[in-house]
Amino acid sequence: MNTKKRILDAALTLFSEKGYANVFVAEIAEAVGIKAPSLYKHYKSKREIFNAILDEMKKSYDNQASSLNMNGNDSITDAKIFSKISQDDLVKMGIGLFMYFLNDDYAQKFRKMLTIEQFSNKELAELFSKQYYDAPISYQSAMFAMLTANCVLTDNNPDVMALQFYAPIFMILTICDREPHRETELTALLEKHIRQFSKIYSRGE
Amino acid sequence: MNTKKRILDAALTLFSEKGYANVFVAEIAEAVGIKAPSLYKHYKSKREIFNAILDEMKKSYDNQASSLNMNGNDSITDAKIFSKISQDDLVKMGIGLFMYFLNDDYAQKFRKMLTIEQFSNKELAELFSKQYYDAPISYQSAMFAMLTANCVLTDNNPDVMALQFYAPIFMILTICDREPHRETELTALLEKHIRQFSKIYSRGE
DNA sequence: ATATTAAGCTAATCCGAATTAGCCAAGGGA
DNA sequence: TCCCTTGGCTAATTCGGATTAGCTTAATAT
Repeated sequence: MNTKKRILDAALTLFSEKGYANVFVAEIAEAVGIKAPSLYKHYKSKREIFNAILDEMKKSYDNQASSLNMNGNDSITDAKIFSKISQDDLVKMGIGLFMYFLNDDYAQKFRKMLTIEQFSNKELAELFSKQYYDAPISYQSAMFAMLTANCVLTDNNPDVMALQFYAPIFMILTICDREPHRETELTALLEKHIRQFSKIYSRGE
Repeated sequence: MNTKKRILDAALTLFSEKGYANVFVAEIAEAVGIKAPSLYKHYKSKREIFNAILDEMKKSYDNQASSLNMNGNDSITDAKIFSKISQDDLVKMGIGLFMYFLNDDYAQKFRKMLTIEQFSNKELAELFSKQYYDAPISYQSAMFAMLTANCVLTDNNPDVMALQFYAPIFMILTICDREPHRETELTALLEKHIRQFSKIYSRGE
């Protein structure tokens, strides 16, 4: 019944592993447990499956964006929660962000598929940059600006701080996507990064 | 005469734009100025062209690695050159590193092709990580360790410093690959990053 | 000078993978 | 009960793109 949905899931999994062009319609069908021609009862073409995944992706974008807020609070306009952020809070937030993105099945597959397909058209390129650069940076920049205003951090350009905080996290994430066996090693490095970042930028009392 | 080489160049260009699977042998041939069947006088198959590119890549790896050293000196074991590095030197080095990687035709195409193909087999995954993570990090880590030993920088884990220095550079690089029109904006950000990095880690006199 | 090789071409061939045709069973509403 | 839709199947069909066959010319070497 939700075959239509199951097709999308199977296709996303395969596309994220091998890229659109290297996946056969028959493989998708097999993963779903049906034969290739039956797929066409649900989607007009292979391309339409891809587009449906993209649509889903764009819809879920807002979800993902808001889930960047690891505190369960809905908005960073509530400055109070940041006024006394500790180093451990920051570590928790960074690792949480990382672990969510790394292990969430959907998030991981989206990311890998976008990575593979990012050069194939402009829309995908923009989506990639927005999702994995602009959005997180803008969120974190706002956060650091607030922490700076509240005298938790020393006074520095918050965009740059966001970049320096986030880029290492994202880089480690992409290495784990590529070479999952390095996860342990890299998670340890990630924690060191966040602690050092926090130490460096904290205002001494 | 050097048709063989010209085929590799044309193929690399196309693979880096669209990925192996989306490039037709006929396109490669056309880019070279011959017909598809003539390609087979030079390479046994499309796959063999790809492999030849890879081989070249691996050979040129050492070149690229050593060109990371932007100073024209051959080795970082010569600690003296780093003993009195200034902020401007670091900016120059960072921007130089960035500009080289961004604008060098060969380097850019390799990077884009590897990005697209990184999940298609283990060898490519390893090559990617080595070339764009392990090698630069290890080089820069050594550099920062030296600067720390020479009391130019405050005492911190050099691996983490290298990560914090390099990850933003690489992230900006990949955005420029994807959306070249953002180059100006992002180069400015890059410079701010390096200056702030330098300021933060410098030992006050 | 002639034989041989290199490197190009056009015209097949081949093959694999997407898609279509057309049949069938199950369910559910008139 | 009977029709009609849904979603599956097998067996074509199609088609595009990689590869091969076989010819031709130009250079090179003996």
